[in-house]
Amino acid sequence: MDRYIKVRGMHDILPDDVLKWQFIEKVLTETVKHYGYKEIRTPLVESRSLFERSIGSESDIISKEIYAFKDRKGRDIALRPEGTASVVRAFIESGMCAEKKVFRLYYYGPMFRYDRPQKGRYRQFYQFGIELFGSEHPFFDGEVVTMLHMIVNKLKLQKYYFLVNTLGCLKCKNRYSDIIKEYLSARENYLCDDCKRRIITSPLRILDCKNPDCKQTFSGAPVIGDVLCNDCKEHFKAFEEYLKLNNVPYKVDPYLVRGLDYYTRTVFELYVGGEENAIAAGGRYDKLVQQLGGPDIPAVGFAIGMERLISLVKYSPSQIPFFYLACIGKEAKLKGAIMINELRNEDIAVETDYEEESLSSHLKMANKTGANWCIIIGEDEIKRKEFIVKNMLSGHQITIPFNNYINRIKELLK
RNA sequence: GUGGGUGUAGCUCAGUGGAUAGAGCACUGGACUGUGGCUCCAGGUGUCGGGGGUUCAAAUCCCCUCACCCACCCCA
Repeated sequence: MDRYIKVRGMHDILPDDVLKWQFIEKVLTETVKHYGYKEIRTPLVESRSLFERSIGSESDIISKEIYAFKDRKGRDIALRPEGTASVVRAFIESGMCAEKKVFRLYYYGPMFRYDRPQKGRYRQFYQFGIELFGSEHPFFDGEVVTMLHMIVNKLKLQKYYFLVNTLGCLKCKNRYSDIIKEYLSARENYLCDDCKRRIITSPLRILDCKNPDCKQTFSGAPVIGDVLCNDCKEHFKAFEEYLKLNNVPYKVDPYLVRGLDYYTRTVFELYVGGEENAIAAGGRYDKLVQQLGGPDIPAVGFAIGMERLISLVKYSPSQIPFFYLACIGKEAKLKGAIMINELRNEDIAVETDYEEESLSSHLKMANKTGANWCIIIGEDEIKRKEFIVKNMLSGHQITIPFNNYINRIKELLK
């Protein structure tokens, strides 16, 4: 019989690791709740076209990495490769978008991309993200980055910084895109094959290319800052001001563009500990709600890659103190069957093993499970109407009478 | 999609053509039938990833294949 192994790109989170995940999840959710964010839960499955329209059909995420298939009725559906599209869809569909106010939403869950797995990258991976709808004020851009900054501080991460840039509003972005297209068309022969194709499909992405020849080629090209309208310039300036006021460490990278088509104006990425990969990234998407059939509502958000974040966080798990119940003999086992549930009913953690027969093997088991105390009940104890509690660390033992024993046990926990 | 590395016991890994394939940890039993950890003794640890080939002889060399890891692309 062949053993089953996990499907490529999938991973288990085993019990010891779950404690770390839960710790980080708690830091994340509690932080964003203090900023006024409320959780939204959307399906893992959406219409394929939702992602095509939001992220962009030409993007790598859609063209190469989407988990898409037809269901039994022939509908084109896809596993979500990111969270924003679904949240925007729900924001519109639920009617939340009708109310004129700022909405702050957060989400958490698995995303799917058909990538080649490697360090910090999985086909099913977890993202924690936030979206803020209803204002294009640049201080909101600053606020979400500052919140991210607070999160990395709370998790005690070292050596981190933000890369920020602006792509301009839709007009500026398109104008700049045309300028780049024109500039690079004349120099097409110096570009890599991918970038030659991108001249037509997504010229801005060429700025992000790591190929040295491409870098050299566009190094003389105009930067976005040169062609922005006044509003966009002011927007970015105010955003930077907000970051400075809150001591957020950042660098402007005029070549920072994002792999998703929907971004406008502010974009940013968070790098930690000299890692190559960003652990969080986001930006503003002022026209996405409208593009997906909703009203003209601006928004800004980010997503954190959980696996990448978790690999950088130091955490030493602490277990709640608990008892191991050792019952020897039939009488004792019956007494123990009552006591163990009386204790658990008082929220006192107790483990036992019904199979073990000798005191020696019970104590071995208590030791193995890491119990703080072992409660010992044998025939002698039944006769004397009292039982033994052994401290597993010191070896010290005390006896406690069966009547009103709960309070004595509780004293040990203090 | 491209390139590189690695697959041997439950886990971490030795073993580069030669005998019945090894170590540590873990596991099971015993020394120790009412006191765990420590020590000592004994014991399974096995399709050497799978298939084919070369050879008197293959974990070892060759080919194919699969899986995992790393890097590129891209992304979080």
